[in-house]
Amino acid sequence: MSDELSKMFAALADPTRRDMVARLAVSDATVSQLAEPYDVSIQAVSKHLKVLADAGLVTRTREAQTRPVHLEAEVFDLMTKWIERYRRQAEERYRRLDALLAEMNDGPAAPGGEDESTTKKGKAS
Amino acid sequence: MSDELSKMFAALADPTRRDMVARLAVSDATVSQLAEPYDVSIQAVSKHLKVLADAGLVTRTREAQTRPVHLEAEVFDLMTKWIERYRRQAEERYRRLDALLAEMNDGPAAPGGEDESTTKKGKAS
DNA sequence: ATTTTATTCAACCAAGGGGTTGACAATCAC
DNA sequence: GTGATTGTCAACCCCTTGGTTGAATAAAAT
Repeated sequence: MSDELSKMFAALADPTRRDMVARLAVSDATVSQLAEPYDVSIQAVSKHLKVLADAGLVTRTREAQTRPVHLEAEVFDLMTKWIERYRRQAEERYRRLDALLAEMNDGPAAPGGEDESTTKKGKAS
Repeated sequence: MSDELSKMFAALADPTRRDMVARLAVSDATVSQLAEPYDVSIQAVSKHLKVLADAGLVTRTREAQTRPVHLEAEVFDLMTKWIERYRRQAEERYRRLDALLAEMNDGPAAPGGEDESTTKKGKAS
């Protein structure tokens, strides 16, 4: 599970951690500030923050005896880029299939040498 | 972990499942076709597909004795929307902090009652 | 120097995840 | 029907995870 993307997705798979991210988007916060709304120990919250930090989603600095947590908004792009890439790819494929079907309905003539992968199964990568 | 978003993120936290999604973006595929590149049993792949299906990321239909798997590209939006919302929110906050700092540099006049949380520290990457 | 505050570390536990193998179900091909 | 193909279900293992409590660290306050 060592790769960055896996760690990021895993980090956001937990509702408590997602809520923390949502709150950190508003402002930085210390561990105890973050822990306050949840009905778990401070240690549990600290663990959650470690997960987020290991995923690169937040950074923690020292300031007096408190540890302000900061959301690293930029790195979220890694996830959206990954998702968007394949979503778009799938939709493009769907769009072409649609066009092919429309063409078959309009004029069922000899369909030239269309993209074969859309007409049958097509091997995966 | 029952909510949709948690299931989706958890589903994509596994590299094998992400690879499956990547391949399904190219074309639908049966379970054994999907299993072929991986060095695990068909049952393990079937489990992975169940996770993806439970998350709503793929659908499975019956066709003869085979089970074609189809990527549901649209639902990916749920994740990107969530991510983008908080990323933008955090960046907006950062942008305003920047403006405030610039203003303080330009004219260190009476700083009114600004948002206290933004005056504390503020640190970039 | 001692105590208080804020946080992490360590050890533990119950639950869940990903892998396995073996048995079952459903459909096609004889 | 019988047999082969394709996939799921069930039981089990081991490892990770989210939670706990208790001890340790670090800086502030006294």
